[in-house]
Amino acid sequence: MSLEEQIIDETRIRKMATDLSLEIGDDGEDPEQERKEGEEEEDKQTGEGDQQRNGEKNKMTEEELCLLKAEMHQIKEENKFLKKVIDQTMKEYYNLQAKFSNYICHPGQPKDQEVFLSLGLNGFQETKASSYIDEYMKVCDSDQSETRRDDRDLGLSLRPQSHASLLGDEKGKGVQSWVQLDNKHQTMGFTAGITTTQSINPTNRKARVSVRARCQGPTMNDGCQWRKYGQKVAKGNPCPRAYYRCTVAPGCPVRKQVQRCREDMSILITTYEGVHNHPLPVGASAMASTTADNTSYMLLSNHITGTRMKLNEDGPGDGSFASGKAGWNFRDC
DNA sequence: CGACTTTGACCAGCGC
DNA sequence: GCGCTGGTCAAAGTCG
Repeated sequence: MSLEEQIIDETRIRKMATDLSLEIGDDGEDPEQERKEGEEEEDKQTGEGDQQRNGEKNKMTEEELCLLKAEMHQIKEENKFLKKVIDQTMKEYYNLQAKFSNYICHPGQPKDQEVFLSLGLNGFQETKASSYIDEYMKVCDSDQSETRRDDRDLGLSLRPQSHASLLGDEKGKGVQSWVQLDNKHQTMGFTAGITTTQSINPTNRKARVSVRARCQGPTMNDGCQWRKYGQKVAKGNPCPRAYYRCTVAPGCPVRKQVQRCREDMSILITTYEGVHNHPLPVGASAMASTTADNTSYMLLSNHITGTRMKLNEDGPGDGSFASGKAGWNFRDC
C-alpha cells in the first residue's frame, strides 16, 4: 500500500470512527434520535424496548470502534515510518542532484548524451548516494552491465550513456537527453523519468516538459494555478486535448496541454511549455520548475517521485511520449 | 460579479 | 493554392 493510499485510508477510518462515535455518543446529538426520545417519554412502554435495542447496537459499534482505532494506530505508525523513509531519501536525493547537476552541465560533455538516473529505496536501507555517485563517475565509461549490477547492490544509479538515435533527432533541430527515475522497490511504486531536448538554435529555445501520470481526475494537481483556454480533439486520439495557461501571475507565459493516453485512459499526459515569470507556490511541481531550463532542480522536487516525464526544449513536440507505466505519488493527483 | 469553462471560429504551419 | 492539423481566441455560459 502506498503512502497516499494509507493516508486516504486513515482519513476514511477517522471518518468512520467519527460516525460511530456519533452513533454511540450523546443521544441529543442526533435529531432523529431526539425525536424518538420525545416519543419515548410520551409512551414509556415502547421506550423501554427502544433502549434495549440501542444497547445491543452500542455494544457492536464499540467493538467496531476499538478495531478501527487499532487499525488507525497501526496505519499511523506505518505513516510515520514511511515519512522517515521519504525524508531520508530526499536528503540523499539532494546530494545526488548536486552532483548530477555538475555532471550534466559539464562543458566537456557532448550535448547528445543520454543520461539515466535511477532512484531506488532499496528496502528502506540507508544508501550512500554521494559516495556511490563519486564511485560511479569513475566507471561511467565502462561496461553498462556493471552499472546495472551496482543498481542492484545500492539501489541508486546515475547511468550516463551515449545517445543519438533512441529519442531521435534526425533533422538536427535539437538534442534530447533522457533521465529516468526508476524505483526498484515495487511496494512504493515510484517511477519517474525525464527526457530533455535542447535546441541547437539558442534563439529558438522553448522549454517543453511532458509528464505521464496515472491520474483519475481531469488534470493532476501540480501546485500551480491554471486556466483552461481551449480544447481540441487531436488526430489519432479520441480523447480531447485541453489547453491550460498559468494564472499564478499575470502574464506568465507557461502553458500546459493535458491529454489522456490512447492506450491507457488512466494515464494522463501533461505537457508543460514555457518559463514561469514568478516564484512557484509552495508545493508547485517539479515539472513547472523544469520548464525554467533547470533539469537538476526538477530532479530535486519532492513530487517527482511518482512520475515518468519527458522534457523537451523546443523538441519535435509530436506527441510521442516515452512509454512505460507511470504513477503519481502526489497527495491529490 | 468575477473567475473559470465550453466551444465554435480563426489562424499559422506543413505537406501535397 | 488547397486541405489538414494543431494551437489560440473570444463570446457565451456556468459556478461560487
